[in-house]
Amino acid sequence: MKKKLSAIDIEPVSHQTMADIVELKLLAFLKKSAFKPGDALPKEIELAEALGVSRNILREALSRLRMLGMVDTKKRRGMVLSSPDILGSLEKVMDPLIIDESTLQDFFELRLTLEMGLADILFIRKTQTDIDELEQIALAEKVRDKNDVAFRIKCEVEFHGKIYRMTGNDTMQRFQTMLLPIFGHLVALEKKPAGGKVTHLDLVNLLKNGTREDFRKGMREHLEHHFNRIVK
Amino acid sequence: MKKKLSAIDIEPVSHQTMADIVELKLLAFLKKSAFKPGDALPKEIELAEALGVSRNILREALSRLRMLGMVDTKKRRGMVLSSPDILGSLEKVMDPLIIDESTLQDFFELRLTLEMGLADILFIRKTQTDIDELEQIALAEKVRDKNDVAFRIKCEVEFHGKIYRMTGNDTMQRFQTMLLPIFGHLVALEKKPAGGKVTHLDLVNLLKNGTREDFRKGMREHLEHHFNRIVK
DNA sequence: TTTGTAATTATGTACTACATTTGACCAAAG
DNA sequence: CTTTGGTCAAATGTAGTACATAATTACAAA
Repeated sequence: MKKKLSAIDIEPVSHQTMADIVELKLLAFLKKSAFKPGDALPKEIELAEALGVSRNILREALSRLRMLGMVDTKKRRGMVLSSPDILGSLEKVMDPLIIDESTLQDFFELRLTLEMGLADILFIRKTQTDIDELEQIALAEKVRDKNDVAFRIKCEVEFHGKIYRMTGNDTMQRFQTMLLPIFGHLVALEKKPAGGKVTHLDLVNLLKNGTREDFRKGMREHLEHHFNRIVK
Repeated sequence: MKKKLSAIDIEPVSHQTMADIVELKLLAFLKKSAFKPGDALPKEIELAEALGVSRNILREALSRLRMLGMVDTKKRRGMVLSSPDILGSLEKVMDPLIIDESTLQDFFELRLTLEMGLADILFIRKTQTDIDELEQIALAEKVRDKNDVAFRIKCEVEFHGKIYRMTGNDTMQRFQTMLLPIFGHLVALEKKPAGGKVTHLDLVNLLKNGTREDFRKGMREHLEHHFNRIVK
């Protein structure tokens, strides 16, 4: 019986634990009950009794929601609904080593897509100060050896990071920061530096003097070798 | 003392609970120990003892990791590291009602950015079948009353959803699905339909006969009224 | 009005006990 | 020798109790 029984196409029964169920019930309860951030929630014992589970189980579920930042518990005052830190949980699991290859590739493409779409917001929000700073970063790259891999990566991160910051969009920026390790992980597998024809300095000039579309085309060429990684 | 003491710019002490600490320690442990998905982890009692906390606390932390999909616990066999469902936790908290306005706006912009960046991958992966299907969706819009709001939204969702599917990128597609409620929430606040000059059908034609850049320009005009929402 | 103090109370943590599941081992049947 | 079946043991799942801790409230004192 060497062959794996991959032919058996039947999904296993769900092994939902009480904590899972309670978590879902709480989520549904919170969303349904039209609580606003700041509202006080029932206390643990009451919730546990209402749900018919032990306080332990309830606390496991609450612990999850607390991690998501959906609820905030304070001694004596009970729990309050709060605005979750959306990306917080994402950051925890964003480890290239434990994400499967397929998803890794997906995120790689996602970042490229973002990068190509940035031009619009960038041209709405760009300021002279930002452009000057970006230029400084681009200029700083030329002073050192091109073959210093660590330095090259550092420049890449700084430059593109600055671009994301220039959008004035905190969420986007955090998202990009999270994606960095993945990008690094995949790019590290490449043999050659293989920088595109359009350099960072070129991009700065396009940002200064060019149009939105000029900049975007430049970005596309800058990322050309990354796009070449994408298979049909 | 009516005035809020906003002048006191000192951050409150962190109220880390044991579960929080244990969670972080476990995350660090998992990432450091170079476990591969499928590897067996120490059992609860051992971990609890090693960490110097009760089994309760450990289980709260484990419960969180289980929710993130990082570990999978099986009776008798202990726990195994697994590939987390990255977007799973995001989906749980993606509720327009509990996300603060600022983040909501950020995600709105994020979606626009993605939409503008899609052209590249789209032109790499598009197939005739997909284009035909997209055209069907675009054509179906014309048969009904333009003033039927629900129908209009349904068309929007279907069309843009199809575009994301055409990228062949599951993660991107899920991401877009998550962003839908937010988009809907913000757009619902608008008074007028205010469709752009470029219709869905135009976009289909650009996808069929135009270049990557043609399509992108079309998309930009199609989204023009959304971009007008973005403030400097 | 502010400060100090005690009582109250809900959450935080620990521990025990038992149920449930399931892998491991072994025995019997083919 | 392989397969089937059953028992046992071990780890997780759940419940319950007890107490520590911290924060709100109330009240007294300066």
